[in-house]
Amino acid sequence: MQDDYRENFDAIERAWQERWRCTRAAAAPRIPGRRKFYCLEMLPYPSGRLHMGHVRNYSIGDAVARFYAMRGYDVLHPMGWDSFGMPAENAAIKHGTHPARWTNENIAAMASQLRRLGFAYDWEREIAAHRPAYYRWTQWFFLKMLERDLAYRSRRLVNWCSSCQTVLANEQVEGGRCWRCESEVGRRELDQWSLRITAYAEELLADLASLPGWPDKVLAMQRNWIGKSEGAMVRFPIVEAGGAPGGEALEVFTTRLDTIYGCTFCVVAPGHPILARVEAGGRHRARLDEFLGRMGNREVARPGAAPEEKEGVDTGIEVVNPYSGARVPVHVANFVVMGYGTGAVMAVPAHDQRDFEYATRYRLPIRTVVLDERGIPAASPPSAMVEDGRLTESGPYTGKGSEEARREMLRAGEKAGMARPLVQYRLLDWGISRQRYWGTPIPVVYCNACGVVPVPESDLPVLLPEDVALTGEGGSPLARLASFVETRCPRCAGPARRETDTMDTFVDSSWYFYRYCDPSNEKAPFDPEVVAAWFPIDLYIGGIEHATLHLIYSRFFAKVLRDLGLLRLDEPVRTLLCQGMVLKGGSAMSKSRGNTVDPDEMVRRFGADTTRLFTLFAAPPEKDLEWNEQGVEGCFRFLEKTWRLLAPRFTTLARAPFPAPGDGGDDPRRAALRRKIHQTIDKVTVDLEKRLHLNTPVSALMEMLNAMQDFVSEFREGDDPYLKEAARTLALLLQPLAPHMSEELWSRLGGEGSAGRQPWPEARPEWLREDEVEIVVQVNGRLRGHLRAAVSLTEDEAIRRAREDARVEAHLAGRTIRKTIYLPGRLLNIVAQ
RNA sequence: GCCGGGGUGGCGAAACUGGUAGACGCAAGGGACUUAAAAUCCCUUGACCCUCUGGGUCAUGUGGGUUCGACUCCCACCCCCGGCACCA
Repeated sequence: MQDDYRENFDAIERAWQERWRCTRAAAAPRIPGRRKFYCLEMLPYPSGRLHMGHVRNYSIGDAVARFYAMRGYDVLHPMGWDSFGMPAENAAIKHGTHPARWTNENIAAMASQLRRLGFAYDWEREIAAHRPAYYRWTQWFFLKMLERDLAYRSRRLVNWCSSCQTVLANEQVEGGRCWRCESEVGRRELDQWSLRITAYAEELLADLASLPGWPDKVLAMQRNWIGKSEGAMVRFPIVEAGGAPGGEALEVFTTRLDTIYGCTFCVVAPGHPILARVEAGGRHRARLDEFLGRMGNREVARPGAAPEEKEGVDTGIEVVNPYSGARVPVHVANFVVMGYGTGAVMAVPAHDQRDFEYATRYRLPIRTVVLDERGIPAASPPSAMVEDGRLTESGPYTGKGSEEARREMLRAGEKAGMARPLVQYRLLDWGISRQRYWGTPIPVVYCNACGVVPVPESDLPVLLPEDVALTGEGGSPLARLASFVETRCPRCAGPARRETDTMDTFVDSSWYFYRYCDPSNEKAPFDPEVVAAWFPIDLYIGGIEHATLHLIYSRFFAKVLRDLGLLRLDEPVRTLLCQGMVLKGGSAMSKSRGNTVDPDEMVRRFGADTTRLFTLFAAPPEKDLEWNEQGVEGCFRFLEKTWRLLAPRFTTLARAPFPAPGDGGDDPRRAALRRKIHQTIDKVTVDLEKRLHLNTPVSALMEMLNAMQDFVSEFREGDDPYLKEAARTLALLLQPLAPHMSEELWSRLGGEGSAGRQPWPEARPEWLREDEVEIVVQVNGRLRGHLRAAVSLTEDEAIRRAREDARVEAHLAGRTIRKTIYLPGRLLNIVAQ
């Protein structure tokens, strides 16, 4: 049965996918002068199977890409693979396969799933991070950064995930846990490579203002993450054994220099170098050691740890407040972290909540130095007075406002050499060394004679060796491979050792979208001219989880590439769309929860069009989407109804002529149908182009189909051309949302070529305009009646007509009309009292 | 605590620059077709009330305000979700 969609959808979809595969154009270059649209979805990690989150992400992107193609844009819509990373290595350890094999098989499987969903990607531009032709350039960028001192090696305290056996960047620690495996993250001191993202901190922050197309949420998260604070670095000279201040000082960072006269002690983090001064065997030493011992491993900063009760001990060290001259004790306590500022703070209990709590607990003096605007000391347990105000008991600054005092105190402090202005960021440099195998090798060697030597560009790529033993025992697998490690120094030809750490995979994904523009360039990562023609990315779609990961790294890379002369813009992404999660039973789909829905099964039961349609229809893109199988059936029914209505008429409609543009106006049914067609075109176009709403276009098409059904239910001689016009329009409007149905309808209705290559239909103003409209009649703003009239109806005439309505008149009874508000063609409001 | 986003029927949602609140879909109820079921088609469906082929009142988290008119703008508050967090 040809008119049974249920029997036919699979064959229809497969046939079109086959045709798309054969007819796909060779990687199209930009045509100068034409408008371009770069539509990009975040590239997936090749885990082996698509999940519904992918399907949703790509359905949104594909709809937009197909729409812009029909609107006459040159569209770039590529796909690739973020194919380095730990899961491949873990799978290899577990199953005894090689990560490369596992990865390549997964890519093949997922690519075929993507094809079965009918996504229109330009596969000739496909890239994969693990292919040498790609990671060669990842290494090249690293060398360029090394040249510019944007990559450096240092011994630093790093986040260590013992389960993943590797270092994590700060961005990869979430609430003290590993972003991938959720195990608790420890700290280790290691030599590792970092990228100097902090060199761009100010610009990364400032340029957020130039991204109106980004969600406020992401802008806020990045602003937060960069965490700029302006303040002062102040030197507190250390009192030496003899009792006089010596040359050495404790440096503290403060944003509240105005409160410094209220500093009654200082606090350093456990692990602060000043603690070495506490004499062995002294009474302070014993208590200090007891305290540090109790802190256990946590003698160093733990980003993301939950606040706990303030606890600390007096170190016996004293420092001098350079402003007031007061001698204050130095404590070590658990609420100061080593990873921010200098790991030391001046404590002003009257005006800082943490200091207040600590001082209260240990009965340390609390000195009020800022009064509120009424001149009242406002610190009262359990809270410190943390607002700005007017200074008191602050020597020459008494009586000044906080703001002014900060300025003047800083100026004076600078002159005296005891303070200097400092802008502090929360953002830290990006540690990229990973002690794992399946990643881009870091292209440097260590020579006994020459030290750290970059691998010459001409020797790139440093190939990742294949014959490696993956045991999962820890330590970098490459380090155990002599044939890789042992090499010659490129500078002196003497014996040297290769770096055996690999790069964080976020390095790979920080520049991939440029490579799509010029995917097979062997001389450079890309031709700047070609990239300039396609950039910026017009729409970038992905999950919010990358707000302070990929999306901040990519912005950093863009700025570096710009400074290398490869890029002509400051920001790579114009509009960012963060799609919501796909939920089932109220929570995110996950294997561990057992609430996943398999895309393949959906495609088998309902087809790609239905699966895609549902992910677009069920919720606006940025909201979470609750998977609802009955909703899926609803979308299937829509396609089924479309098919049932048109399939029996394919031959007739294919042969029928189109109505002339002005025809049908004299027949209310035909006029209504044509009006609906053009209103639908208008609605779908505006929603796709201006609002990026994808649920309402689906509704609009459902409404249009309902109108077509009504039209057919009273079908008359000579109606064919009108139905044909509606059906052909429906076929085209469906292209972004349900492309297979779109193509099938188009060809069965006698359309030439592919529906996807047709120009997008245009709403004709003469059919959008309704000659006779319904005008709402209100009395005192409340709906009391309607009248059908021409748009040109005058206000007086409208009032006269409205008052013919008994209902309106009843509400006016006994009242005087004060005024009327008339919106021609819309509404009449009679205000009466 | 700070920052961001939200609170609309039984549910997912819609309402463009303030102008008919609830489009579209799901679910539910009733009916037609059928021996029956499925499928399909038609009707009803925010709540309450009345003198019930009609009409009224209330209703978009709560309380105020602006306006002829407020889901939409302003003020205050409550709740939910997300992010950050001893950041000095």
